[in-house]
Amino acid sequence: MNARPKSAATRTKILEAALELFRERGYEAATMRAIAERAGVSLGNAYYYFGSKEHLIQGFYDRTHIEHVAGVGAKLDGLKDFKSRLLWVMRKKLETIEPYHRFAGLLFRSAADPASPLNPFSSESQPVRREATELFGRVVEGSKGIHKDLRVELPNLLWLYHMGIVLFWIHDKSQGRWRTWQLMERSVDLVAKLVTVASYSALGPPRRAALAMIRKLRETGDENTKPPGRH
Amino acid sequence: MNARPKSAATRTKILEAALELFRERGYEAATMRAIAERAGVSLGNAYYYFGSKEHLIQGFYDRTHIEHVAGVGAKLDGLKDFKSRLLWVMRKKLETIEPYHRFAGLLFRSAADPASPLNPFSSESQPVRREATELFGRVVEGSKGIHKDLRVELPNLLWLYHMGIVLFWIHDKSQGRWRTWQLMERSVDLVAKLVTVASYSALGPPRRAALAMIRKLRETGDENTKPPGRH
DNA sequence: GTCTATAACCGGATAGAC
DNA sequence: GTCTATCCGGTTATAGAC
Repeated sequence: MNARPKSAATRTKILEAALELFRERGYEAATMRAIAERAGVSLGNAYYYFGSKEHLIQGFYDRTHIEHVAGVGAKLDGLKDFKSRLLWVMRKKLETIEPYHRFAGLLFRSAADPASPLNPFSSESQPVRREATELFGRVVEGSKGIHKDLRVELPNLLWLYHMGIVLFWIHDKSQGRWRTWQLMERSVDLVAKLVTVASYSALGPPRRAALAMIRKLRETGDENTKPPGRH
Repeated sequence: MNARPKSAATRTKILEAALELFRERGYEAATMRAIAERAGVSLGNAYYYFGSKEHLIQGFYDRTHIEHVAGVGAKLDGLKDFKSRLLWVMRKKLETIEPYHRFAGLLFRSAADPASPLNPFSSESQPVRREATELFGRVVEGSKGIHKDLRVELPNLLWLYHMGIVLFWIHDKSQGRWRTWQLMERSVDLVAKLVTVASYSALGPPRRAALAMIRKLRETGDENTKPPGRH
């Protein structure tokens, strides 16, 4: 966050050490003391750069997202239909996170806690989520045959869908995570079919009703909202 | 877990004290030391009964589930169509958990952690989950017009659906949780319609395909399974 | 004002005596 | 089954160096 090169270098060193230790020992066993030691800084200094151990995880999110985008690369532009575009992005996602499976559960454990900065719905994680959603935006943009109204909300829905797959992956104990792969491929197929059906122009009213509900879903973050008054 | 009355009494005292303090101060602020003190036992003794602070939460799950079932009561038997049955059960759910909203986030935070005993997919929480699923089983049993194949898997799907609503509720900061109520009512409607459509006998093949995928989903708990060999 | 270090604090968890 | 004493690791307070 600081522009000075020295500061940035120290920050990187600490994050680097943390990710290494998470990989080697898992999240719990990687103590802040050990992380600081490996980074060659004092414990207090590590806390100067990262407000808490959980904040180190934000670094993990950022990093895997960058790797994911790099993995997706330019090939996405060559794919023209929705299904193969989504499939490609999801494949790359699973490949990117695979090395972290051992401790991913612990990393994601705060996802359900509204008070945690890691919660994907929290303001602190907004930047990563927005970028991740944009990737799904690219999937939609380059696809044909999707109804205009659907295009607005679809990236958010696909982000949510991908979180569901990741959640399954976290719990997946099968060899090489083959169950997750299977589920992903089948569900991508299903999603693509749903999108096709939902795009039929004859389905205007139910589509609008469903989209209205989905829009509501996204508004949860807004605080203290009052119910609509009676007329 | 112990049959002796003395043991059971101490156990209850500790759980009681814990739930009180959770309510008063929230999960984090209710220290094990304070819980032990209020229960009139030593810290070590509290740990004799509950392996960890998280294990106390299991007690919370159990308790709210019992309250939920009591709230649903006999009235469920009087309702005949699927939609009103599901609506009734979901309403009672939201009413039951409402008093715990303040600290519910912290209670549910471990839900995403495969290593946690609180994870609803873990073996330790199996009994509660099974009982909760059975409640949705009752919803399905008493309803007409649902295809036979669907009846097997539907209780599990409804349990999952209800977990989604609870997740939304956790993050809901609107007054009186009206957003959750609105979402619940609209989505119950949607679910009911989906079940109706999915029950059309003309839809045999796609229904079977979807159910096959869903069955796969449930098998994640099984450890170290190998991918199906090639033929 | 930016960075780094040392020394405590606090609370979850465990060991071992009774 | 119950206690006391202790450990361990996340976090904070604070002092001082650049």
